[in-house]
Amino acid sequence: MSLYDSLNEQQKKGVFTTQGPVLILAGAGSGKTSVLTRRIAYLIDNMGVNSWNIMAITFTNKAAGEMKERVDDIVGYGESVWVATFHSTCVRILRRHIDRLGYDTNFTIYDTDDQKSVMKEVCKKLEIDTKQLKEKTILGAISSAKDELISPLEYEMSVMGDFTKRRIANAYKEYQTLLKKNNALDFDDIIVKTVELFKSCPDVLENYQNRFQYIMVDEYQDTNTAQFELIRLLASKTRNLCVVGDDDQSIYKFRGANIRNILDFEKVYPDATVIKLEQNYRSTQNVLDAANAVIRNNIGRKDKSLWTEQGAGNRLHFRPFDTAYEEAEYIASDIKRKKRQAESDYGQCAVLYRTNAQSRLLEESFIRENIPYDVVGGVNFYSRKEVKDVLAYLKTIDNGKDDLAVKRIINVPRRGIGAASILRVQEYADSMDISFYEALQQVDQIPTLGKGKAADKLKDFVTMIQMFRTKLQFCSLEELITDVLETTQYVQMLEELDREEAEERLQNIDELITKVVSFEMAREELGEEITLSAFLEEVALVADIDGVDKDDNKVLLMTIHSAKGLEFSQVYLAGMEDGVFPSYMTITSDDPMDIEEERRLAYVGITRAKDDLTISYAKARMLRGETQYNPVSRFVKEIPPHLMDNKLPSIRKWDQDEYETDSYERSHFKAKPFQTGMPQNSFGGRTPQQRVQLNDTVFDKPKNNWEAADTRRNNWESVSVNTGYQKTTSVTPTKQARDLSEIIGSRPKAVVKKKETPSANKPYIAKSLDGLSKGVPTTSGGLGYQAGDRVRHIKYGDGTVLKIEQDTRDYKVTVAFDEAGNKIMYAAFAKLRKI
DNA sequence: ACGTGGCCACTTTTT
DNA sequence: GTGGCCACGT
Repeated sequence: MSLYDSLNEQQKKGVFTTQGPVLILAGAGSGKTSVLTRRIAYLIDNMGVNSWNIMAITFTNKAAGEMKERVDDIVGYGESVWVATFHSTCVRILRRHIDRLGYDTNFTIYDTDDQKSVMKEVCKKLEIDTKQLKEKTILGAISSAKDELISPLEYEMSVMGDFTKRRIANAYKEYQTLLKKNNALDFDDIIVKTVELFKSCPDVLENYQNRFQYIMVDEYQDTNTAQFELIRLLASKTRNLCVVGDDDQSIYKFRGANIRNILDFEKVYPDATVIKLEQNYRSTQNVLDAANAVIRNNIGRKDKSLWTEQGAGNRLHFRPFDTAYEEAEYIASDIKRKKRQAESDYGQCAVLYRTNAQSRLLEESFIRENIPYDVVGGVNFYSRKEVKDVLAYLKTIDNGKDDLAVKRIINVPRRGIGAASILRVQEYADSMDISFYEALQQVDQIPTLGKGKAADKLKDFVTMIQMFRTKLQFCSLEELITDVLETTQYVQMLEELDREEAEERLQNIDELITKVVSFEMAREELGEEITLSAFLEEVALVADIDGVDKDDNKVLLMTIHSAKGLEFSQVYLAGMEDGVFPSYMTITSDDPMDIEEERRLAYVGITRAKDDLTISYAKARMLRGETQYNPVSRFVKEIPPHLMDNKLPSIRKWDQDEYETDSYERSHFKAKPFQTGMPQNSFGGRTPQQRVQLNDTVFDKPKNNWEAADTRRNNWESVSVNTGYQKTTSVTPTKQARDLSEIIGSRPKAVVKKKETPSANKPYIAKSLDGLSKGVPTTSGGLGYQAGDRVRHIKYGDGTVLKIEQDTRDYKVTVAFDEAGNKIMYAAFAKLRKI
């Protein structure tokens, strides 16, 4: 039996059509990775192609690694085939040739934080008021321009009259200048500069064209214009370009992905062979029917429909809840039930949601139920403060040209170098046209600094960095990091923080060291050189999903975006509410294409499920500190009711029954006034949050102790109301408010007349909305537990209360935890629950 | 030079 | 509910 017997006819066509342009439209779960890996095998084994001449491009390192492994399994040449992400491919090329563009080959890569810092400097220099035009906005515009391969010059030409765009054009130019000065590239530059290199150096391009004679691109629907151009250039000699993608799974428009790349592939390559893979090997027919029904509502897609030879399978499980809290509890308990009844193990379950913020409630439930889980994404590990600090030390040691890194750590931990000194050094560097670090090296030459204390401290810093550089010549990266932490007393600085925080940050540092060690080991195994630059580069290009290990047998929690390309036996789609998914942003957007992208995301989510799909919905949910009441997601309503298992209302009924509220706006205001949050005398001295009934709208001057603030945004999405205490509460104006204000022709100035004076001494027990904030504020009344009680902490687990003391502002509780040992904590923060 | 308190914005998704 | 930033005070 040959390698290819298990393939269906369409898949075989994909494998055997090796010459010329090929477009494979691969529906979700249609076995496209099998096709790609077998295609590589076929090229090598049957076509006599040298494995070295084959390139496969993916979007994540994880996908690249898996593909390599699978090729390796089949033909054993896995390592010699170039399988890599767009970004790592380009970085590898640039490391060899970017000097042709006037950069140094040991350039650094800037992440979004770094970009923001640079842009801040740019704005200062160009006197751009960042209140009017935010750094993020400018960076967004620049990023979009780069995705479209628009240079600063071209951008400037195209904007002519528009004042704001003109300023962006200037900022773009200045930003690039600054990056170059720092010998740095941002994410977009990695692609853009490679294209630039190929266009300006035909010899370099030809070199790579000769090398990559067969090119394959995975997840082609996610490519942007720059990436397409890159591929087009590389493939223009042999034209052996095979792209695989699914227009229905294009979910990265916000990142510049151009869906036209896949829709118009046949226009660019009229001789392209087009192959459709529609047979699905992943999911049950019920899941596929649901997915098909949803995606059918999009116009502007290539017509196709998934089918399977598997049976109908279980129906989808639709589970409505009153609150997000109950939703989370249900999901946790259901997973536990499946485990108990041996229906499925933890590792086969995944909970998917629209936004990272939704993971929190779920996590809390999982902790309560003792379910092992991993959250993918959220705040990237490498963007945590302490990790970035250590990396900045490494960057400074590796490449003194990275001003940003140097400035980040020059006074961390504190060594008495202040803003004034830094400014003087910078001025000198500017005047001499050298980097910040180079200026530091010649401190004695800086007239404004003289020979004072400041100069000595700067000198000490330089000596220390030089010492690390010397040391690096003969020690491992691990030793270097340890030495940096010790010499700088960084760890000591962290230990001075309060215990909980220190512990967490130290853990992150430990994890970083672990990553260094495993990097060194992996490199050693491959016989590759271990350099600091290589480590920093790898770190800059990791995605959250890259670190996920399927063998851990843990439930995975992640956004639907992160879940693309993955599959699970048991999938939970949580938070299926209009306003959450589709997000409020897309509902209110004037571009109808936005909702289509959101629908594709729903399609991706549904098609992750192999056996069971549970869709849940919460009537009330706390979002940004506000309770929102949302109707069921329109995408759920697009699923035919007969595919779902519970007593489902008919489609018609959706519009009137309890799952529906009359309109999105109205639904916000059914909340009665109530108070929640911490009592005033609790730690931190916060005032209670006021939730107000907005139906009593007034437009007069602010009344009583409600002081009105202006509307924050022109489109009146929210109005700030100062409660007369200190806390500003953000509320959303009623529909009436909008109408009325249109009539009187002004923006609502005050939308609240309700007067409620919270008495400072009166203890509040939160009237939490159906347990939305269960267990939050308990301090001043009674804690709900006393010395000797067994309590549960979200992080430390169970323990016994040893003593409770009245501190100046809060109760100080000492708990002996079974696992974590003794801890002293403030009651308001600890959120202990009696068990 | 450094710490603190108040004020604000943030939450859509990420290589 | 949180983190970043600025202004101010020591």
